[in-house]
Amino acid sequence: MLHDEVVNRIRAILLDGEIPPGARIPERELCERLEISRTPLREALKVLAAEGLVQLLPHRGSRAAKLTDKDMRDLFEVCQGLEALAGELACERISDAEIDAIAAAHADMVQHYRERDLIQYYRGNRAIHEAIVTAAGNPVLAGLYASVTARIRRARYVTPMTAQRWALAVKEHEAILNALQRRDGVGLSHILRAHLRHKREEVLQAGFAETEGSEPTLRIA
Amino acid sequence: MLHDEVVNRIRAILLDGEIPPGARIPERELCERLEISRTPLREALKVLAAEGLVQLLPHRGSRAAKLTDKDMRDLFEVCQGLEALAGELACERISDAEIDAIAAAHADMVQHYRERDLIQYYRGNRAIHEAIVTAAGNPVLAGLYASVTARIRRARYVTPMTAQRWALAVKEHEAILNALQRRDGVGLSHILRAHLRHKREEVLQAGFAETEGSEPTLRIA
DNA sequence: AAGTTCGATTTTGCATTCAAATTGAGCTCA
DNA sequence: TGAGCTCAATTTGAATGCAAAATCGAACTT
Repeated sequence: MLHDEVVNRIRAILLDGEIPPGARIPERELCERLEISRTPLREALKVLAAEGLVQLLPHRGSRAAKLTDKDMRDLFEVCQGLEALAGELACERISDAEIDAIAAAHADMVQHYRERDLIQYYRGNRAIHEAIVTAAGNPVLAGLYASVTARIRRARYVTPMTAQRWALAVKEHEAILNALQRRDGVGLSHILRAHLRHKREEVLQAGFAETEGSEPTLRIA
Repeated sequence: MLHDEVVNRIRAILLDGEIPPGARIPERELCERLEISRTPLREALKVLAAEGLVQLLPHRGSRAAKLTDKDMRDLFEVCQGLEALAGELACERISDAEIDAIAAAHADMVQHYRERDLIQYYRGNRAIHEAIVTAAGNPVLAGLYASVTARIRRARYVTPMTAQRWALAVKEHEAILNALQRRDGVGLSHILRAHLRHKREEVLQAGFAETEGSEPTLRIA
């Protein structure tokens, strides 16, 4: 198995919450499961620690990182900045075909909203945000975005929404699509910021921070 | 020696250009120099590869990463976004004492400008940009900023400037300080963006990308 | 003389091994 | 009873060993 693949498998295990935030990462067990020895496993853990997904405690092993309220706020704040930038750049560079694809994804997502299928809604939602970042045509930006969103994925895409908030989110997404179609970079960046600010408020209000004893049990499907 | 320390030492070696972009990283030699074995060295190299400073070639070892023109453009673009965000946040959160400290650093830098001491000027310049990011009070942002700026440090702080461009940069820095003192977040973010855009143009014009010349690219028949 | 092929050498990537640190069970003693 | 101590067992972090891959160079072919 390739190094990057090891990193990705462990990342997936952490993002799925299979090893919940704060839990010790059982080296031996993971080694057996991935059929590798401790050396490449530990290399992967150091990489994930640098990414912020794993916390290394000297001589005490590694744990799945826990996010405090402050961490969550900081991450959302940066995510806002990155998406706003991506939106602006995307408007300069996106092709008509890409816009059409996003419009289709949007229609799809709205359909899931009508059916009140939250899981599928979130899946489509995420695809749209990622498509915008991709359309920005900046791999460095895409990389940082991936790393930041990975850390807040569970909070962002698992938090349940009130009917009201959900309706607002859909409205915002219509504005997002509209701005993209008009290639209004400044407008898009503002909408994206507001959209994420609302999401952040939602998440923090839901008390999704991962520091207190009981853990949220919802999983990404 | 602690893991992070190993990473930092190697990072410093790369940033100093002691191992120039594109050059092979001699494992054995570095091991002897740092007085560690290959295991912790290789862990550090994987981390630096994830950061983008090192390029890993399967079964062919690691090289100091080279930046293409496109990489440089992308990195500056993201840096603009991060600094703009930092500027906005800093204006909301910065204390009077922090502003005073930056004002002092600014005066210092201007003095170096008057003396045409480019090295000291750049040192002060960097301190100011970093102080603004710190004042944003967002460690996640600070971390990403550090990682992005590390990769363009040599280009950003080594490129020689024409008298004209230097004068413009100083003018821009006056505007930066002014916006900070007025706590004009939006204004500051615009100035920072323009400032970095100019720097990027300068760097790209100077042909600072690290791809041409020394190293032939691999060709596969 | 240029290019190709084959084999020795070096280097890489991973498994294993080993010392040091931590944990935890059992014991002592107030 | 329970707080503190002791020492074995586990776990971590790093060095070493080993197989596979790549590189280098000499011999060979054309």
